[in-house]
Amino acid sequence: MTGNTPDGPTAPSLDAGSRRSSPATLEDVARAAGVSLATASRSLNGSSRTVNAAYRSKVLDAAARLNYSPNLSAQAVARGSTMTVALVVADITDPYFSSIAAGVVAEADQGRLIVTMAATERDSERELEIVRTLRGQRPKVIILAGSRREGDPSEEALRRELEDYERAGGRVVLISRNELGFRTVQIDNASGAADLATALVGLGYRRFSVLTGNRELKTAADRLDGFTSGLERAGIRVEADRVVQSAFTRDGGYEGMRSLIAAGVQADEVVFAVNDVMAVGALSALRDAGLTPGADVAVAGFDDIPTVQDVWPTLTTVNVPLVEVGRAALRLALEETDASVSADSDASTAPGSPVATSVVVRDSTPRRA
Amino acid sequence: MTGNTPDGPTAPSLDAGSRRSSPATLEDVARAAGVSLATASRSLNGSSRTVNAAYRSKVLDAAARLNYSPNLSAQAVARGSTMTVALVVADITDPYFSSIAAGVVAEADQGRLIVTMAATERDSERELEIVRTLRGQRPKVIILAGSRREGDPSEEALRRELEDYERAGGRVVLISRNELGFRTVQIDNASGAADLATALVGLGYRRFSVLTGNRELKTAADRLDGFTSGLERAGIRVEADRVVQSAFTRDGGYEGMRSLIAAGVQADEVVFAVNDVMAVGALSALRDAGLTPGADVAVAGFDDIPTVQDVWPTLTTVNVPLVEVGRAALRLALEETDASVSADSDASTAPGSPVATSVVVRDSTPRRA
DNA sequence: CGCGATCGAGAAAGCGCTTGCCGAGCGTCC
DNA sequence: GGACGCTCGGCAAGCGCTTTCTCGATCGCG
Repeated sequence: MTGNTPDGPTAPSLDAGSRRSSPATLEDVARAAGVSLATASRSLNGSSRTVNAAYRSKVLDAAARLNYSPNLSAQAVARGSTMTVALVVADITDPYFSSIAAGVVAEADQGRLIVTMAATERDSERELEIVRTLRGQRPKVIILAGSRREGDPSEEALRRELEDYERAGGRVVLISRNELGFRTVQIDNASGAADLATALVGLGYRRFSVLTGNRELKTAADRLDGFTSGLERAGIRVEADRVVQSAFTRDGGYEGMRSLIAAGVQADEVVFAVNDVMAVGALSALRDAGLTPGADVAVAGFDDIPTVQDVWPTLTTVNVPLVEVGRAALRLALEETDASVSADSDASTAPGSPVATSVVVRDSTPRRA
Repeated sequence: MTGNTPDGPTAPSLDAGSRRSSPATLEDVARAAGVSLATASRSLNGSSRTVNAAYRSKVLDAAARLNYSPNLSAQAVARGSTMTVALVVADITDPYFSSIAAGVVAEADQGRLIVTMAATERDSERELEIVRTLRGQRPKVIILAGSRREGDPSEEALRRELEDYERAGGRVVLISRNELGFRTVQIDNASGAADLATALVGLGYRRFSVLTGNRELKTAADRLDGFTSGLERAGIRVEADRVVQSAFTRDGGYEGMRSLIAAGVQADEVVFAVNDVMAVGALSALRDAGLTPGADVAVAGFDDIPTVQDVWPTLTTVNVPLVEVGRAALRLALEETDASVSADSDASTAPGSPVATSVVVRDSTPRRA
């Protein structure tokens, strides 16, 4: 760049004049404080060794005066590890994921961690590619929030990639379902759905349809299975042609509901959509077909995303504490890395036990007379 | 030339055996390919200089074999600049922000950029603090998506911080409103609101109330001003006591609507909430009060977030292409940095002109007889 | 009062990568 | 056929930081 610059006596950088700009470096601080680089570094971060109070405050003063802020990349290189948490979601605009993201971000900045986001757009090839490029970041943690599909050909490659990553010292955390053999914030999809089934039977419903977003999606499958087995306990079976597959999205719910309507719906029936965004789409499909959700056909969802309290009728669903799930994911990742805070982990976030879900009955499933 | 293998005899890294873990470095690749570090670096990234095809492919092979992935932190240190885009939002769960975030993320990974997220929780102190800690990341771009308040005491500090950042080579982009003198993806809040007012008058409404989330919020103020001046063009004034302030959130909308109801609402009235989440809250407040939105009181919002198509009645609002706004923000930031792609920027994202908004009339504002 | 133990500042060696510069090899031009 | 470029590897000097190690100074203790 500027050549050799013996720097001391000549100080060539000053004559350049007014436009100097780059942020202060640790060396600037050390020089300004009249101490060595090592002492400056230790005063500002170095935990393992103490620094004489007088020196320390000289350094702190100088740092404040120069508005010094350590270059995180350089720290990462020197330390061999970053403060980055990588969050991989399917779709940021989906409230399910944005709630989780909010939790991760909230937890992260209590630990001075940086969170980076990437979106798979529900494409497992893209997910794999994202995880691959993530390696370059050398994140401390990778959190995978989306569910994977049954029999996905790239799953094995993903697992290997993640195993390599953990072998290099990283931590992987999965959300919802342990599909790959890593730490997981489990959401009890099956028993949540079973509880919902029980509650609906209790409300007097006897006919059931299911909007299952892509049955191959393991989360969707768990919810469907839980739901049907909950019904079985009451001696009720869901007819195969009343289980319709569609995309795991709002539009998927809309389309699925349309085909259900086309096949004929009954007034004593409840349609269970395996997630809330689909349920919300289903409500709209009903209305667009001239039906009144709740009265003509009951609807229930899963997740309890914020918006379901503002649709009409308000949606019966299974609450999942999504923001808390996001926080728990990060805590779980850091658990043994930090070697602290391990004692006070409350039951709801304990490594093994799944996050508790609870049925919330609202207006979309009125009690049958 | 492959015969000599100068490193053969010593090769100390191999005997370590099974537990080796850290990712391959460029040096590993260079050694495996039998070339120098420089050549390896240039083959894998170095743009300015060409590398003999034979060498190049040896390097590429070795890199693939070792599953090499360049350490981004080290690159950042060596190059003096990162590939990071920092996005600062008020609240990730708010669809307004998550839509913008989705746009930023989508645009980012077309440019191999990494996006990091932080949430201010609508607290300007926190915002300032976030921007300060962001400096450590040395991001290439900082995108500020939230609006600021009139007369905020920390605004000046924020501006200085951002100016320092730009002086150091960064790029700041604001969204919605140029409150601080940086590049901005402007959203035409005032004229969008004015158009909405005109449309509502056209539908036969003559009485208006406004739910303004914290009047000090400049975006809220612009929308209010635009709305009232649109009405003035039709010779209509909004009575001062029909403008209620509350939080810029769903709950704020709910509370605001409650107080409007308490003061008495009329059937020929439309309540304009300055954003959609507030409007959605208002709808719920109406229903909880036993009123039927649309029929008893009309409601309109602003932003056209996805959910407003699924509430009932569907919400009349002003469309803002939020995802596109996010993309445009990043493009705008990179514009002169990249020194390319500058020609084909379509009109909607041209630096100066605000993003186009358009009124969308739905069921929440039926035509008055 | 002397000697080992302790403390803590500073020099310096990295961390993984980029890039300015040198110089070997080769083509080209008159 | 000789001088003059060019092209392109490789050396080595960084980038901003951490951390080991060295070593002088200080302290405690008998």
